[in-house]
Amino acid sequence: MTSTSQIFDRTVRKFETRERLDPDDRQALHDLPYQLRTIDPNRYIVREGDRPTHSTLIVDGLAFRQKVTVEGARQILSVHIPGDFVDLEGSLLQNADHNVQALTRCQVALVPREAIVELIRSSGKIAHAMWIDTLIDGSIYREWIVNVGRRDARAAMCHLLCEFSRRLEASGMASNGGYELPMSQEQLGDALGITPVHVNRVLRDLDRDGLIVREKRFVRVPNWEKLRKVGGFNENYLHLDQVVLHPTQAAHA
Amino acid sequence: MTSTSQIFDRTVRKFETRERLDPDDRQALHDLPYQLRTIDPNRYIVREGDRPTHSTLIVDGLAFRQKVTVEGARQILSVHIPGDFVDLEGSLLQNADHNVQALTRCQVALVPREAIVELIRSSGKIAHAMWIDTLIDGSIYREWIVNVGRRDARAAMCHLLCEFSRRLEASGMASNGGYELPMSQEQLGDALGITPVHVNRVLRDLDRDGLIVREKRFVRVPNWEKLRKVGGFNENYLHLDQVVLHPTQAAHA
DNA sequence: CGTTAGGTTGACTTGATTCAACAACAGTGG
DNA sequence: CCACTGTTGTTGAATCAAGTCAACCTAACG
Repeated sequence: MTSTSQIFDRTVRKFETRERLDPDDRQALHDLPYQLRTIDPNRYIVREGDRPTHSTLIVDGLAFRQKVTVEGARQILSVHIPGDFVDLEGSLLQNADHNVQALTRCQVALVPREAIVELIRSSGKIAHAMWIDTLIDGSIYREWIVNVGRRDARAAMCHLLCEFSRRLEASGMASNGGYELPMSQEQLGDALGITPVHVNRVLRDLDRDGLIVREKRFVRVPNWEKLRKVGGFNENYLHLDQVVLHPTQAAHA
Repeated sequence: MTSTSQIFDRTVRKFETRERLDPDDRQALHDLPYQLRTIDPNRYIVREGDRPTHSTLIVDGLAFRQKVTVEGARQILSVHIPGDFVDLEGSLLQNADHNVQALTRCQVALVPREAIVELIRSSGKIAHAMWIDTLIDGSIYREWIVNVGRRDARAAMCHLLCEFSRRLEASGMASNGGYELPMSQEQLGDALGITPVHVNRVLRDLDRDGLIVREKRFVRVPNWEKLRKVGGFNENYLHLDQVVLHPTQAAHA
């Protein structure tokens, strides 16, 4: 136990699955300066157009990315869990091109932009692990394009429920008995590109057909295989098992 | 003129706008080993599940990413232009999670995976430039989620036409008089998540309303501002002006 | 010069939206 | 303690955007 806090533990553990870090790298992560902040549900963490002065790490709670059309329709783009930096883009690109909001009450660590930039400059391995993170984010975006573009509401909902189940499970936030889905039906609609009224009907039908069991916002999946099939869900795109060899090792593999 | 070929010129130029490269970096890019290949329209460049042995650089022509649902519906995820590596993911993640096909006849350079991995390992600046590329790809994916999720077919089509116009223009493949859109109506439908029949009707209406003028697949935009407005298009997400300072400079900025 | 891929249009159907009403529930303040 | 208020969830009826099916047209090409 060499570090002073557990704020970055989840992030370090995640990065370890991407790239074997040196002790120096781990220490550099743990030594990042930060400021803790608690953010209420729906409060903005990043706003479109911002030139952020810090990167935000989710320590506890969930957050989501969204974009609003000129007509005022909101589209949710992704959901993020503890250990995720939600605006690395902000440290590397010029301006935020979308918004990030807290989904549940969040505890976040604000890390100054310069500290992130310096960390990336000084450690190729951490930069590499972060890069892989953005590649996986990209992969999830691609699957969401398919979900809103080519699946009907019923299949898309099943797919979304499968994705949440697997991701929350993988990070220890869900048992196979089910999980707490902390989204309103309006938010679910914004994630799927449909109206909240239709979300309601789709959930009702899934419940009626025995694909899910709802208790408030807690979702149980009695038959995973059935849900998986209706949603056309294949978890490859989540790259949950992602382990990359060191470049030098990979070159010899 | 120190290099032996112009294969990597576009890529070098693109990376220069992301990160000021050293002469060594430029040379390392130009010295990459490669094999040229010509690929006919619709032929696969990458297949889902592949563990690719090389990365593919588009030298000439256009390519697109796509994914097919279990029901057999195809969703196009992005379109790529000369200078783009279309499967860097393949060198960094375990398996390809989607397909890449040639849109037009393509000339591509196949670069061995180990050469890419070694390049990334040896040059932090090139890795950084590539990372920024994947961040921009992510930004474009996000906008596509909005496009298929929250815009009706008419607006989505205008938005897509605006995106192509700006990207092709930025890479010198379109004048402001218009551009060649080398996609069938079926492919346009697959990009927007609608049927080819509906694409046809939407294009007919846009033409009738004077938003576009079609001559075969050549598209002229008589009134850019009108098209931009109907599509709700804001080019920020393309990050066309992306210029990032060196980390050390950025830290002092 | 027949074959094929892509484009076009009409008639009909359907999945999802809209609008509107109401129920359940939590938080707030008198 | 209950009335008031706002948010979320629920349902029915009417409407609409997009899909389906099917016919036909055109241009490219071996």
